[in-house]
Amino acid sequence: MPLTLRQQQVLDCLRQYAADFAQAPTLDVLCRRLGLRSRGSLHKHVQALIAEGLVEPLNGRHRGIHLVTQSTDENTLPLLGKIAAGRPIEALPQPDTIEVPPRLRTSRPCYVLQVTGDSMAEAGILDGDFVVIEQRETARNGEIVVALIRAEETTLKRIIQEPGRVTLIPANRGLLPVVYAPEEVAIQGVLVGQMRTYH
Amino acid sequence: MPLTLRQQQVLDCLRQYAADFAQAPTLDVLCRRLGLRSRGSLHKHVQALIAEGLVEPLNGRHRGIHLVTQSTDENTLPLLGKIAAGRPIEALPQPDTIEVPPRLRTSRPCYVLQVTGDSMAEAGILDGDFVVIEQRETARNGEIVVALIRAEETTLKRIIQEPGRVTLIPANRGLLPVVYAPEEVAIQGVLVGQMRTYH
DNA sequence: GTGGATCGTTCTCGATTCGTTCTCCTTCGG
DNA sequence: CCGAAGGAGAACGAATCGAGAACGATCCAC
Repeated sequence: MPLTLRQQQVLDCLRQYAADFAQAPTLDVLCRRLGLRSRGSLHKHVQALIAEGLVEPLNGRHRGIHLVTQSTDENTLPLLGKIAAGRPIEALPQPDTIEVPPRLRTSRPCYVLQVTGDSMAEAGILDGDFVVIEQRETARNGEIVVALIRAEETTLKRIIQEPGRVTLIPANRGLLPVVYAPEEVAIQGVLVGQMRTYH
Repeated sequence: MPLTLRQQQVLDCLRQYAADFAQAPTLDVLCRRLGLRSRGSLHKHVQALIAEGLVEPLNGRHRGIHLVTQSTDENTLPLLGKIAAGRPIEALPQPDTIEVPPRLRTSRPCYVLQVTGDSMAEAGILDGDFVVIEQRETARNGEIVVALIRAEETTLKRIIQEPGRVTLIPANRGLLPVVYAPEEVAIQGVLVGQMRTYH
Protein backbone atom coordinates (compact mmCIF):
# COMPACT_ATOMS: atom_id res chain seq x y z
CA MET A 1 0.00 0.00 0.00
CA PRO A 2 1.50 3.32 -1.01
CA LEU A 3 2.30 5.92 1.60
CA THR A 4 0.14 8.97 2.00
CA LEU A 5 1.65 12.40 1.76
CA ARG A 6 1.91 12.91 5.47
CA GLN A 7 3.31 9.44 6.09
CA GLN A 8 6.08 10.16 3.60
CA GLN A 9 6.86 13.39 5.42
CA VAL A 10 7.07 11.56 8.73
CA LEU A 11 9.43 9.00 7.21
CA ASP A 12 11.64 11.73 5.76
CA CYS A 13 11.69 13.47 9.09
CA LEU A 14 12.74 10.24 10.79
CA ARG A 15 15.58 9.74 8.34
CA GLN A 16 16.70 13.32 8.84
CA TYR A 17 16.64 12.87 12.59
CA ALA A 18 18.63 9.64 12.39
CA ALA A 19 21.30 11.51 10.46
CA ASP A 20 21.45 14.23 13.09
CA PHE A 21 21.24 12.31 16.36
CA ALA A 22 22.35 8.92 17.58
CA GLN A 23 19.30 8.42 19.77
CA ALA A 24 15.85 7.86 18.37
CA PRO A 25 13.43 10.75 18.74
CA THR A 26 10.48 11.12 21.07
CA LEU A 27 7.00 11.48 19.68
CA ASP A 28 6.85 14.97 21.17
CA VAL A 29 10.05 15.99 19.44
CA LEU A 30 8.81 14.64 16.14
CA CYS A 31 5.58 16.56 16.58
CA ARG A 32 7.51 19.76 17.00
CA ARG A 33 9.60 19.05 13.92
CA LEU A 34 6.52 18.37 11.86
CA GLY A 35 4.49 21.23 13.25
CA LEU A 36 1.98 19.02 14.99
CA ARG A 37 0.48 19.56 18.39
CA SER A 38 -0.88 16.12 19.16
CA ARG A 39 1.12 13.00 19.79
CA GLY A 40 -1.95 10.96 19.05
CA SER A 41 -2.12 12.14 15.46
CA LEU A 42 1.53 11.44 14.84
CA HIS A 43 1.18 8.05 16.42
CA LYS A 44 -1.32 7.03 13.77
CA HIS A 45 1.20 7.81 11.03
CA VAL A 46 3.95 5.90 12.78
CA GLN A 47 1.65 2.90 13.07
CA ALA A 48 1.09 3.08 9.34
CA LEU A 49 4.84 3.05 8.73
CA ILE A 50 5.20 0.03 11.00
CA ALA A 51 2.48 -1.73 9.01
CA GLU A 52 4.52 -1.01 5.88
CA GLY A 53 7.59 -2.57 7.48
CA LEU A 54 9.58 0.65 7.25
CA VAL A 55 9.89 1.16 10.99
CA GLU A 56 10.53 -1.30 13.79
CA PRO A 57 7.60 -1.70 16.15
CA LEU A 58 8.12 0.22 19.39
CA ASN A 59 6.27 -1.68 22.08
CA GLY A 60 5.86 1.00 24.66
CA ARG A 61 9.58 1.64 24.85
CA HIS A 62 10.62 5.23 25.13
CA ARG A 63 12.46 6.57 22.11
CA GLY A 64 11.60 3.36 20.37
CA ILE A 65 11.16 4.63 16.85
CA HIS A 66 13.89 2.95 14.86
CA LEU A 67 14.14 2.64 11.11
CA VAL A 68 14.44 -0.92 9.92
CA THR A 69 17.99 -1.87 8.97
CA GLN A 70 18.00 -2.38 5.27
CA SER A 71 20.47 -3.78 2.75
CA THR A 72 22.48 -6.11 4.91
CA ASP A 73 24.73 -7.09 2.03
CA GLU A 74 26.00 -3.63 1.26
CA ASN A 75 29.59 -4.79 1.59
CA THR A 76 29.75 -7.56 -0.98
CA LEU A 77 30.57 -7.16 -4.64
CA PRO A 78 30.50 -9.67 -7.49
CA LEU A 79 33.79 -11.45 -8.15
CA LEU A 80 33.70 -11.87 -11.90
CA GLY A 81 36.89 -13.78 -12.57
CA LYS A 82 40.56 -13.39 -13.41
CA ILE A 83 42.22 -10.81 -15.55
CA ALA A 84 45.56 -11.17 -17.27
CA ALA A 85 47.36 -9.32 -19.97
CA GLY A 86 46.56 -10.81 -23.34
CA ARG A 87 43.55 -12.98 -22.60
CA PRO A 88 39.86 -12.27 -22.13
CA ILE A 89 38.62 -12.15 -18.60
CA GLU A 90 38.50 -15.71 -17.40
CA ALA A 91 35.02 -15.95 -16.03
CA LEU A 92 34.36 -18.09 -13.02
CA PRO A 93 32.30 -21.24 -13.59
CA GLN A 94 29.80 -19.77 -11.17
CA PRO A 95 29.33 -16.18 -10.12
CA ASP A 96 30.93 -15.56 -6.75
CA THR A 97 30.93 -12.61 -4.40
CA ILE A 98 33.60 -11.13 -2.21
CA GLU A 99 33.46 -8.75 0.73
CA VAL A 100 34.87 -5.30 0.03
CA PRO A 101 35.08 -2.55 2.67
CA PRO A 102 33.34 0.67 1.60
CA ARG A 103 36.62 2.55 1.63
CA LEU A 104 37.92 0.50 -1.30
CA ARG A 105 34.99 1.13 -3.59
CA THR A 106 33.05 4.07 -4.94
CA SER A 107 29.40 4.89 -4.79
CA ARG A 108 28.99 3.79 -8.38
CA PRO A 109 28.60 0.15 -9.45
CA CYS A 110 31.77 -1.89 -8.91
CA TYR A 111 33.01 -5.44 -9.35
CA VAL A 112 36.12 -7.40 -8.43
CA LEU A 113 38.70 -9.25 -10.53
CA GLN A 114 41.68 -11.34 -9.51
CA VAL A 115 44.93 -10.42 -11.21
CA THR A 116 47.01 -13.00 -13.03
CA GLY A 117 50.55 -12.20 -14.05
CA ASP A 118 53.05 -9.50 -13.23
CA SER A 119 52.53 -6.97 -15.97
CA MET A 120 51.60 -4.27 -13.41
CA ALA A 121 54.02 -5.42 -10.71
CA GLU A 122 55.91 -2.15 -10.53
CA ALA A 123 52.68 -0.35 -9.77
CA GLY A 124 52.26 -2.57 -6.74
CA ILE A 125 49.74 -4.89 -8.40
CA LEU A 126 50.96 -8.45 -8.03
CA ASP A 127 49.87 -11.86 -9.19
CA GLY A 128 46.87 -12.99 -7.15
CA ASP A 129 45.78 -9.53 -6.00
CA PHE A 130 42.12 -8.65 -6.01
CA VAL A 131 41.30 -5.38 -7.78
CA VAL A 132 38.09 -3.41 -7.33
CA ILE A 133 36.88 -1.96 -10.62
CA GLU A 134 34.36 0.82 -11.00
CA GLN A 135 32.14 0.12 -13.99
CA ARG A 136 32.79 3.05 -16.34
CA GLU A 137 33.38 3.60 -20.07
CA THR A 138 35.66 6.63 -19.76
CA ALA A 139 38.85 7.31 -17.86
CA ARG A 140 41.20 10.16 -17.14
CA ASN A 141 44.75 9.94 -18.40
CA GLY A 142 46.99 8.10 -16.01
CA GLU A 143 44.27 5.97 -14.48
CA ILE A 144 44.59 2.20 -14.48
CA VAL A 145 41.78 0.64 -16.48
CA VAL A 146 40.32 -2.65 -17.58
CA ALA A 147 40.60 -2.33 -21.37
CA LEU A 148 39.03 -4.57 -23.99
CA ILE A 149 41.26 -4.62 -27.07
CA ARG A 150 39.76 -5.36 -30.48
CA ALA A 151 36.85 -7.05 -28.71
CA GLU A 152 38.97 -10.09 -28.03
CA GLU A 153 41.46 -9.61 -25.23
CA THR A 154 41.22 -7.84 -21.91
CA THR A 155 44.03 -6.30 -19.93
CA LEU A 156 44.77 -4.16 -16.91
CA LYS A 157 46.97 -1.20 -17.84
CA ARG A 158 47.60 2.47 -17.25
CA ILE A 159 45.98 4.50 -20.02
CA ILE A 160 46.96 7.64 -21.89
CA GLN A 161 44.42 8.98 -24.39
CA GLU A 162 45.60 11.48 -27.00
CA PRO A 163 43.94 12.70 -30.20
CA GLY A 164 43.97 9.81 -32.63
CA ARG A 165 45.71 7.28 -30.40
CA VAL A 166 45.47 5.43 -27.14
CA THR A 167 48.49 4.13 -25.27
CA LEU A 168 48.34 1.29 -22.75
CA ILE A 169 51.32 1.28 -20.42
CA PRO A 170 52.32 -1.77 -18.39
CA ALA A 171 54.28 -1.40 -15.17
CA ASN A 172 57.02 -3.89 -15.81
CA ARG A 173 60.48 -3.29 -17.17
CA GLY A 174 60.17 -6.32 -19.41
CA LEU A 175 57.11 -4.97 -21.22
CA LEU A 176 56.67 -2.00 -23.52
CA PRO A 177 53.76 0.43 -23.93
CA VAL A 178 51.53 -0.36 -26.88
CA VAL A 179 49.75 2.24 -29.02
CA TYR A 180 46.29 1.56 -30.43
CA ALA A 181 43.73 3.38 -32.50
CA PRO A 182 40.95 4.78 -30.30
CA GLU A 183 38.35 2.48 -31.83
CA GLU A 184 40.41 -0.57 -30.92
CA VAL A 185 40.21 0.04 -27.19
CA ALA A 186 37.05 -0.07 -25.09
CA ILE A 187 37.29 0.88 -21.44
CA GLN A 188 35.33 -1.50 -19.21
CA GLY A 189 36.19 -0.06 -15.84
CA VAL A 190 38.65 1.89 -13.75
CA LEU A 191 40.76 0.60 -10.86
CA VAL A 192 39.57 2.08 -7.56
CA GLY A 193 40.74 -0.39 -4.93
CA GLN A 194 42.97 -3.35 -4.28
CA MET A 195 43.34 -6.17 -1.76
CA ARG A 196 46.02 -8.75 -1.11
CA THR A 197 46.41 -11.64 1.31
CA TYR A 198 49.68 -13.09 2.59
CA HIS A 199 48.42 -16.28 4.14
CA MET B 1 17.70 -4.11 22.88
CA PRO B 2 18.54 -0.51 22.21
CA LEU B 3 19.96 1.65 24.94
CA THR B 4 17.95 4.18 26.85
CA LEU B 5 18.87 7.83 26.67
CA ARG B 6 20.38 7.80 30.13
CA GLN B 7 22.12 4.50 29.55
CA GLN B 8 23.80 5.97 26.49
CA GLN B 9 24.92 8.94 28.54
CA VAL B 10 26.38 6.66 31.18
CA LEU B 11 28.23 4.71 28.51
CA ASP B 12 29.59 7.89 26.97
CA CYS B 13 30.68 9.06 30.40
CA LEU B 14 32.47 5.77 31.00
CA ARG B 15 34.32 6.04 27.69
CA GLN B 16 35.27 9.61 28.48
CA TYR B 17 36.54 8.56 31.88
CA ALA B 18 38.55 5.70 30.43
CA ALA B 19 40.23 8.20 28.12
CA ASP B 20 41.08 10.49 31.03
CA PHE B 21 42.16 8.07 33.76
CA ALA B 22 43.87 4.71 33.87
CA GLN B 23 41.77 3.46 36.80
CA ALA B 24 38.14 2.62 36.54
CA PRO B 25 35.82 5.08 38.23
CA THR B 26 33.84 4.69 41.42
CA LEU B 27 30.07 4.79 41.35
CA ASP B 28 30.18 7.94 43.45
CA VAL B 29 32.54 9.66 41.02
CA LEU B 30 30.34 8.71 38.11
CA CYS B 31 27.32 10.07 39.94
CA ARG B 32 29.04 13.40 40.33
CA ARG B 33 29.98 13.48 36.65
CA LEU B 34 26.43 12.74 35.62
CA GLY B 35 24.81 15.05 38.13
CA LEU B 36 23.22 12.26 40.13
CA ARG B 37 22.93 12.00 43.87
CA SER B 38 22.14 8.35 44.30
CA ARG B 39 24.48 5.47 43.62
CA GLY B 40 21.50 3.16 43.53
CA SER B 41 20.04 4.90 40.50
CA LEU B 42 23.33 4.81 38.62
CA HIS B 43 23.80 1.19 39.51
CA LYS B 44 20.62 0.28 37.69
CA HIS B 45 21.96 1.85 34.50
CA VAL B 46 25.26 0.05 34.83
CA GLN B 47 23.42 -3.23 35.25
CA ALA B 48 21.59 -2.52 32.02
CA LEU B 49 24.89 -1.94 30.24
CA ILE B 50 26.19 -5.23 31.62
CA ALA B 51 23.08 -6.97 30.31
CA GLU B 52 23.86 -5.48 26.90
CA GLY B 53 27.38 -6.88 27.07
CA LEU B 54 28.95 -3.44 26.86
CA VAL B 55 30.49 -3.54 30.33
CA GLU B 56 32.17 -6.36 32.20
CA PRO B 57 30.30 -7.48 35.29
CA LEU B 58 31.81 -6.12 38.48
CA ASN B 59 31.09 -8.62 41.21
CA GLY B 60 31.47 -6.51 44.29
CA ARG B 61 34.98 -5.39 43.40
CA HIS B 62 35.79 -1.77 43.98
CA ARG B 63 36.39 0.27 40.85
CA GLY B 64 35.15 -2.70 38.93
CA ILE B 65 33.45 -0.95 36.04
CA HIS B 66 35.43 -1.91 32.96
CA LEU B 67 34.34 -1.47 29.40
CA VAL B 68 34.22 -4.74 27.54
CA THR B 69 36.80 -5.10 24.80
CA GLN B 70 35.13 -3.78 21.73
CA SER B 71 34.77 -5.42 18.34
CA THR B 72 31.28 -6.71 18.45
CA ASP B 73 31.41 -5.80 14.79
CA GLU B 74 33.30 -8.72 13.34
CA ASN B 75 34.53 -6.81 10.31
CA THR B 76 36.26 -3.84 11.88
CA LEU B 77 39.79 -3.72 13.21
CA PRO B 78 41.63 -1.01 15.13
CA LEU B 79 43.62 1.39 12.97
CA LEU B 80 46.59 2.13 15.20
CA GLY B 81 48.54 4.63 13.13
CA LYS B 82 51.29 4.92 10.53
CA ILE B 83 54.40 2.86 10.13
CA ALA B 84 57.57 3.97 8.37
CA ALA B 85 61.07 2.66 8.23
CA GLY B 86 63.16 4.21 10.95
CA ARG B 87 60.59 5.77 13.21
CA PRO B 88 58.30 4.42 15.91
CA ILE B 89 54.72 3.79 14.92
CA GLU B 90 53.06 7.16 14.73
CA ALA B 91 50.00 6.65 16.85
CA LEU B 92 46.76 8.35 15.96
CA PRO B 93 45.57 11.04 18.36
CA GLN B 94 42.49 8.94 18.93
CA PRO B 95 41.97 5.27 18.27
CA ASP B 96 40.18 4.72 14.99
CA THR B 97 38.78 1.64 13.34
CA ILE B 98 38.68 0.46 9.77
CA GLU B 99 36.62 -2.15 8.00
CA VAL B 100 38.55 -5.21 6.91
CA PRO B 101 36.98 -8.11 5.00
CA PRO B 102 37.52 -11.46 6.73
CA ARG B 103 39.57 -12.74 3.84
CA LEU B 104 42.33 -10.21 4.58
CA ARG B 105 42.74 -11.13 8.23
CA THR B 106 43.32 -14.24 10.30
CA SER B 107 41.34 -15.69 13.14
CA ARG B 108 43.92 -14.37 15.61
CA PRO B 109 43.96 -10.77 16.85
CA CYS B 110 44.86 -8.27 14.14
CA TYR B 111 45.29 -4.56 13.71
CA VAL B 112 45.84 -2.16 10.81
CA LEU B 113 48.64 0.29 10.05
CA GLN B 114 49.04 2.77 7.23
CA VAL B 115 52.36 2.57 5.41
CA THR B 116 54.54 5.63 4.98
CA GLY B 117 57.44 5.55 2.54
CA ASP B 118 58.56 3.26 -0.23
CA SER B 119 60.99 0.92 1.49
CA MET B 120 58.84 -2.08 0.56
CA ALA B 121 57.71 -0.78 -2.82
CA GLU B 122 59.14 -3.69 -4.81
CA ALA B 123 57.08 -6.09 -2.73
CA GLY B 124 54.00 -4.23 -3.88
CA ILE B 125 53.61 -2.24 -0.66
CA LEU B 126 53.33 1.42 -1.53
CA ASP B 127 53.11 4.68 0.36
CA GLY B 128 49.63 5.09 1.80
CA ASP B 129 48.67 1.41 1.70
CA PHE B 130 46.86 -0.11 4.66
CA VAL B 131 48.44 -3.28 5.98
CA VAL B 132 46.68 -5.81 8.19
CA ILE B 133 49.00 -7.15 10.89
CA GLU B 134 48.45 -10.30 12.92
CA GLN B 135 49.57 -9.73 16.48
CA ARG B 136 52.35 -12.30 16.98
CA GLU B 137 55.83 -12.41 18.51
CA THR B 138 57.33 -15.01 16.19
CA ALA B 139 57.61 -15.27 12.43
CA ARG B 140 58.73 -17.74 9.82
CA ASN B 141 61.67 -16.83 7.61
CA GLY B 142 60.61 -14.81 4.60
CA GLU B 143 57.52 -13.33 6.19
CA ILE B 144 57.07 -9.58 6.30
CA VAL B 145 56.94 -8.37 9.89
CA VAL B 146 56.48 -5.29 12.03
CA ALA B 147 59.81 -5.23 13.87
CA LEU B 148 60.73 -3.09 16.86
CA ILE B 149 64.49 -2.41 16.71
CA ARG B 150 66.37 -1.65 19.93
CA ALA B 151 63.08 -0.66 21.53
CA GLU B 152 63.13 2.63 19.69
CA GLU B 153 62.24 2.35 16.03
CA THR B 154 59.64 0.30 14.22
CA THR B 155 59.78 -0.86 10.65
CA LEU B 156 58.06 -3.11 8.14
CA LYS B 157 60.51 -5.54 6.55
CA ARG B 158 61.00 -9.07 5.35
CA ILE B 159 62.75 -11.10 8.03
CA ILE B 160 65.37 -13.88 7.97
CA GLN B 161 66.27 -15.42 11.32
CA GLU B 162 69.48 -17.46 11.54
CA PRO B 163 71.42 -18.71 14.57
CA GLY B 164 72.95 -15.66 16.19
CA ARG B 165 71.63 -13.04 13.76
CA VAL B 166 68.50 -11.53 12.33
CA THR B 167 68.38 -9.88 8.91
CA LEU B 168 65.74 -7.34 7.91
CA ILE B 169 65.42 -6.99 4.15
CA PRO B 170 63.76 -3.99 2.51
CA ALA B 171 62.21 -4.31 -0.93
CA ASN B 172 63.81 -1.32 -2.57
CA ARG B 173 66.91 -1.20 -4.73
CA GLY B 174 68.09 1.90 -2.93
CA LEU B 175 68.14 0.21 0.48
CA LEU B 176 70.30 -2.59 1.82
CA PRO B 177 69.48 -5.44 4.21
CA VAL B 178 70.60 -4.83 7.78
CA VAL B 179 71.84 -7.51 10.15
CA TYR B 180 71.02 -7.31 13.87
CA ALA B 181 71.65 -9.35 16.95
CA PRO B 182 68.58 -11.41 17.84
CA GLU B 183 68.04 -9.49 21.08
CA GLU B 184 67.89 -6.20 19.18
CA VAL B 185 64.80 -7.14 17.20
CA ALA B 186 61.35 -7.75 18.65
CA ILE B 187 58.62 -8.95 16.33
CA GLN B 188 55.34 -7.15 16.93
CA GLY B 189 53.26 -8.70 14.20
CA VAL B 190 53.19 -10.36 10.81
CA LEU B 191 51.73 -8.97 7.59
CA VAL B 192 48.64 -10.93 6.58
CA GLY B 193 46.66 -8.53 4.40
CA GLN B 194 46.81 -5.30 2.47
CA MET B 195 44.44 -2.71 1.03
CA ARG B 196 44.88 0.24 -1.31
CA THR B 197 42.59 2.89 -2.73
CA TYR B 198 43.03 4.75 -6.01
CA HIS B 199 40.48 7.48 -5.54
C1' DG C 1 45.12 -9.45 61.50
C1' DT C 2 41.66 -5.84 62.51
C1' DG C 3 38.70 -2.00 62.39
C1' DG C 4 36.72 1.57 59.97
C1' DA C 5 35.85 3.85 55.81
C1' DT C 6 34.62 3.12 51.29
C1' DC C 7 32.08 0.89 47.89
C1' DG C 8 28.76 -2.15 45.41
C1' DT C 9 24.20 -4.02 45.90
C1' DT C 10 19.37 -4.21 46.76
C1' DC C 11 15.18 -2.38 47.98
C1' DT C 12 11.14 0.92 48.25
C1' DC C 13 8.92 5.05 46.93
C1' DG C 14 7.77 8.98 44.20
C1' DA C 15 7.73 11.83 40.00
C1' DT C 16 7.91 12.67 35.34
C1' DT C 17 7.84 11.43 30.71
C1' DC C 18 6.22 8.85 27.00
C1' DG C 19 3.52 5.62 24.09
C1' DT C 20 -1.09 4.35 23.43
C1' DT C 21 -5.94 4.66 22.82
C1' DC C 22 -10.01 6.98 22.46
C1' DT C 23 -13.40 10.56 21.01
C1' DC C 24 -14.45 14.50 18.44
C1' DC C 25 -13.42 17.84 14.84
C1' DT C 26 -12.19 19.77 10.04
C1' DT C 27 -11.27 19.40 5.20
C1' DC C 28 -11.69 17.58 0.68
C1' DG C 29 -13.30 14.91 -3.27
C1' DG C 30 -16.67 11.76 -5.48
C1' DC D 1 -24.00 12.51 1.85
C1' DC D 2 -20.18 9.75 2.81
C1' DG D 3 -15.68 8.11 3.46
C1' DA D 4 -10.70 8.97 3.68
C1' DA D 5 -6.94 11.76 5.39
C1' DG D 6 -5.44 14.50 8.90
C1' DG D 7 -5.45 16.86 13.38
C1' DA D 8 -6.58 18.25 18.55
C1' DG D 9 -6.95 16.94 23.05
C1' DA D 10 -7.85 14.10 27.12
C1' DA D 11 -7.01 10.12 29.73
C1' DC D 12 -4.57 5.90 31.08
C1' DG D 13 -0.86 2.74 31.93
C1' DA D 14 3.82 1.63 31.37
C1' DA D 15 8.62 2.90 30.92
C1' DT D 16 12.14 5.67 32.64
C1' DC D 17 14.52 7.98 36.09
C1' DG D 18 15.97 9.54 40.49
C1' DA D 19 16.33 9.77 45.84
C1' DG D 20 17.35 7.60 49.83
C1' DA D 21 18.04 4.01 53.22
C1' DA D 22 19.94 -0.22 54.62
C1' DC D 23 23.09 -4.14 54.21
C1' DG D 24 27.39 -6.71 53.16
C1' DA D 25 31.52 -7.03 50.89
C1' DT D 26 35.89 -5.05 49.82
C1' DC D 27 39.84 -2.38 50.56
C1' DC D 28 43.36 0.09 53.14
C1' DA D 29 46.04 1.90 56.97
C1' DC D 30 47.59 0.80 61.31
